[in-house]
Parts: sequence; structure tokens; C-alpha cells
Amino acid sequence: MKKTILVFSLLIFAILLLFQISKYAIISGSLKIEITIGVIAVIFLIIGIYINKKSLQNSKLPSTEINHQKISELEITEREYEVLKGISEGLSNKEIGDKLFLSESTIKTHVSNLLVKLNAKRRTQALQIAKDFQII
Amino acid sequence: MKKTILVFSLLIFAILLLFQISKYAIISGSLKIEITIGVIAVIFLIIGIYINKKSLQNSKLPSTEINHQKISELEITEREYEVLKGISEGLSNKEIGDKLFLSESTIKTHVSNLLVKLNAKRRTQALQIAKDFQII
DNA sequence: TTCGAGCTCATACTAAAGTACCAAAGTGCT
DNA sequence: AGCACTTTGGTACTTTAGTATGAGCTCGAA
Repeated sequence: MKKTILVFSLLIFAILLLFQISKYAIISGSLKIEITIGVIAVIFLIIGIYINKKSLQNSKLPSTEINHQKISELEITEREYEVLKGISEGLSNKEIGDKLFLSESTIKTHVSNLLVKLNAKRRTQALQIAKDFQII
Repeated sequence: MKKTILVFSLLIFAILLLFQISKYAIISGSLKIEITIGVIAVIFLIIGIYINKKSLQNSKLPSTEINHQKISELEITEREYEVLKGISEGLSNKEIGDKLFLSESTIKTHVSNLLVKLNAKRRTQALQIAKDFQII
């Protein structure tokens, strides 16, 4: 907060200085009005963009992209990934099996392999880790 | 894209018009230089903020805010919410108990109540629902 | 064709998770 | 004090999750 006040104080000072310089430069005829206005316009355009960027920086977006490279890095196969998505939807093994037309046994196998690859003890932990890796 | 070109064309036209008006107004002495520059500055500050906001709007952030109102709406108590956070961290009931200095039985009670309140059958489904409600 | 990887499924088991009760203690309100 | 609600914890039970192991199948690379 102290920093913000300091920055704004300096900004206002700089603007006032700019006004005075441009005013006397125009009166003495050494500077065209068009150029002065153009410079002012560009400066404030940049200030506007800067202020807005700063204010939006706090609510930083967590990059919703899926990290496909990480998936192959972890050697997670196609089927395993399907199962992982099922888990993230809150489905039981049985339900995932029904969805993918597989037996519950097969899902259990895939889940077990997933847990090893994600270094997790439970499916909920697998979800948390997968989110960290931006896999889901 | 066509819209962008149109908007920028109109913008440039408006700016040129502004320059001419201000130029002749100053020469005819009916307008002070300070005021002109001030107006230009404010206009471009707003334009800068506007441009930046538009450019960041595409990568819209999914509002990472927690919906506290929804939590009380669902009548989720303080303790239950603590347990929910534990679940979202991928912890087992035992681990949540250790963390909150409670017995596993107590955690089970809280989890059961949570599942009813969130209308979920499993803890993973509870997570998915809680995420939908922006509770976690 | 032999090999490895991936996918499928099964059995048998252990470990968690979840349900349905009950009950005591604390808290806040009237 | 009495009431409603939360929090805590227990027992007994069912269901789901997860492990270990084995086995058959397909497909592409060596």
C-alpha cells in the first residue's frame, strides 16, 4: 500500500511536469501541438494498460490447459487416462466399467496402475496429484 | 476481426477529429492547453484500460472465489467443511483425523453428513459437486 | 516369429470407506 | 433451566477400493 501511494505521487508529479514543459514549448513555438498531444496520448494509453494489468494480476488464472507432455512422461496409457477422467467425475469403479464397457476387475487393474504411476495411495490423492500436474 | 478493424478505424477518425477541434480551439483562445491535454490523457487512459481488458477477456478466469453463501445454504458446518478440505487434499479418514486431532469415527460421521448434504454417494463425487458449487 | 507393451478379466485377499445406530458433552439462545 | 444444534466418539455392519497374482489376447517392432 505504501508503494502504491509513492508510485502515484511520482506519477502525478511527472504529469504536472509534462504539462508545464509542453505548455512552454508550445508557447515558444518549438513544439507542435499535434506532437504534444500524440505523446500525451501514447503515455496515458500505456499507463492505462499497465494499471489494468496490475489490477488483474492478483486474480491470476491457473492455466486450464492440459499438460499432455506430462501424461506421457508419467507413462500413463490411453485407457488409464480414461479411467482417471472417470475418477475425477466422482464415479465408482463399477460405474466407470459400465461407461467404458469393461468389467470392474479391469478398472481396478487400471486404477492400481494409475496409483503407482501417480505415486498416490488413494484415488482422491491421485486426483489431487493429477490436478497439480495439470493432467486433468 | 472485421469488427476490430471497424472499431479501430472509427477510433482513429475520432482522435483526428479531436486533434483538429482542440487545435483550433486553442488557437482561437477559447480553450486552455491544460484542459485539452487533461481530456486527452483521461480518454487514452480509458482506452488503454479497455483494450487491455478486452485482450484478457478471452482467457477468462473461472472465478477462483469460494462461494461462502453456498456453503451455508447447504448447511455445511465448520467442522464438516474442514473435513471436506481434507478430502480434497486426498487424505484418508484416518489422516484427516490425525490432522484435526479427532478419531477416525468422528471423521466418518462428518463425511457421512457431508455426503448427504452434497447429495453424493462417494467422497470423489462430493469433490466434483463441491467444485461445481465453487465451495472448494 | 519371438518379444514386449497394452488391454482385458478373474480370484482371493486386505484395507478403507460408508451406513445406521446410539450417546455424551459443549454451545448459544430464550 | 430447557431447547436446538454441533461436535465428538463408539459399535456393528455392508460396500467399495485397492493389492497381488496369474492368464489370455492383440499388435507392432526387432
